[in-house]
Amino acid sequence: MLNDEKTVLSHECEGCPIRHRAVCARCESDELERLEEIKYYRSFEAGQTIIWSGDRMEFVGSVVSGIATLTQTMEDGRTQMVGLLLPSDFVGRPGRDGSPYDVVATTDLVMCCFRKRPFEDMMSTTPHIAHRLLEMTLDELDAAREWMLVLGRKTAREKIASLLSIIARRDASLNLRPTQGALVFDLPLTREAMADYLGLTLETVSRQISALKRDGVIELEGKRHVTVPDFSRLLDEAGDDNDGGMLA
Amino acid sequence: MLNDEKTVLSHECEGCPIRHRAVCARCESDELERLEEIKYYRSFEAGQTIIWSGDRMEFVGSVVSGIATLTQTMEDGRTQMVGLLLPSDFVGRPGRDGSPYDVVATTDLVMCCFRKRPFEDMMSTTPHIAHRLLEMTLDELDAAREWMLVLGRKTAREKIASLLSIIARRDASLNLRPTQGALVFDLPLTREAMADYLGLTLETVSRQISALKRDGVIELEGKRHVTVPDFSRLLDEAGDDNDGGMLA
DNA sequence: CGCAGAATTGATACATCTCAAGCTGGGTGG
DNA sequence: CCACCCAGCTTGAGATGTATCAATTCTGCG
Repeated sequence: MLNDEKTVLSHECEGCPIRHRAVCARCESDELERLEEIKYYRSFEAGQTIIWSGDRMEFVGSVVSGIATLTQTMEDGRTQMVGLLLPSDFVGRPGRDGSPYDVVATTDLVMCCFRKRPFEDMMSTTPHIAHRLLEMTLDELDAAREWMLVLGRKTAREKIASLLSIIARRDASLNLRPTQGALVFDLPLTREAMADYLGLTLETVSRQISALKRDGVIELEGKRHVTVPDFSRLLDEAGDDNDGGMLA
Repeated sequence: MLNDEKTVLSHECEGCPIRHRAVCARCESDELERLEEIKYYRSFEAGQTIIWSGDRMEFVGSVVSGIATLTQTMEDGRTQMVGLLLPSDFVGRPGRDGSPYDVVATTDLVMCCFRKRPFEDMMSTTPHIAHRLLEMTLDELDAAREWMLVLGRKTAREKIASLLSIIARRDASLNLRPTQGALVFDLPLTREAMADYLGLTLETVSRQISALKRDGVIELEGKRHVTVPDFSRLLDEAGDDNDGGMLA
């Protein structure tokens, strides 16, 4: 599996854009120093597979910039996205060798990698890391369960609205813009990837996006640039409780 | 919220049926002693709600016997089950006050509860507990993602077969019977609960179970007692990779 | 015995899928 | 510079799986 990714020289953890959200968020400076010894950066190009399902993983790490997806595929080709990895999200599972999913970069992407074995050793001696990882895993579990409601019970239109509102919210939270009034963001996914996330076909995704545009819930400039004039309207369409929830 | 559950006197942890699988699995005997100081048992009757969505939780704990479900409900009544809790599974989220889901006992059930605050204190001082909880949470995350594939991409027939194979597997693993040849177990869920788990209607569940019976994939005695003459046939119907996987 | 909750079965409606045709925009090579 | 090409996307028409509505049939239990 020779990839053509470039290996980048180490940067300092101070000043890292995900310093306060990633698995290292709670670390003290001496702990950061130990982490810096076992970390390295790797870049991936859009479309490149970071880890193949079933493959042995020699590292774990955090997404620094860019977006990746976790997908599961059945023998006959049906695929389901089971996770969307944004900057600060953690990749890999300490204590297990293989990944059960494909991890694919959907945009150009930079990861902060830790060699697996040393990281596992650090986890058992550094409660700050283990604790933060537990917290992040619990959050992911909540998100996965939230998504089960979307997949199991929502209509195609509600599914699209749900996905848009999640992307809008995470984008706003990352860039520290308020989740209120008009929102603008770029879709990081193709129609097909959206379909794989939502358990739909790409045609249905396309039709529902057109319908939301026609109904004035969203505005499109090109295929990817989205404006949401009224976020609470979008939440309504998603069928979510809309008790004025701002970003988490 | 006065429930009519009975509070049962403390038992010893040694000899506990879930001793080796629950959150306390890795504890040494001195750690168990500390746990015994903050633990108590509670019984719930079939149908009783253990925790209401949004309610403050004053405890966390483990299912000792019986079965519970985690469900999410939309305003208009659509509901989706997002978790099935079997003996040894953990209930509650350290570090968060409210539950995002309803937790409901579907059979008579006994829980080993820990007062929340003391448990959280113990977690930060007892790496064995925190580590085991992380491990269990990662397993649940994998299970939730597996389920996303079922909800998003499988047909009704495949969904039923998937649910049956999961119940059969967990039942066999709990009772240490081999996952091979004929399997016999009782369905712990009503048709409606199965529908809520699978993102179907109860009528569709009923029809597909009848179809599987007609095709000889399963045999039924009454509504709940299931015999699976050939487990690998069932896995086939579920659309899973059937590379001879035994129980985990 | 007869009732009530759970399950089955039937007929029809409808949301989404499937198959197919055409559109769009950005990159490339003649 | 234009024509072409191609991946990504849109739109249409018809097929199909599951939901919906409605009527029975089970099953356990007071």
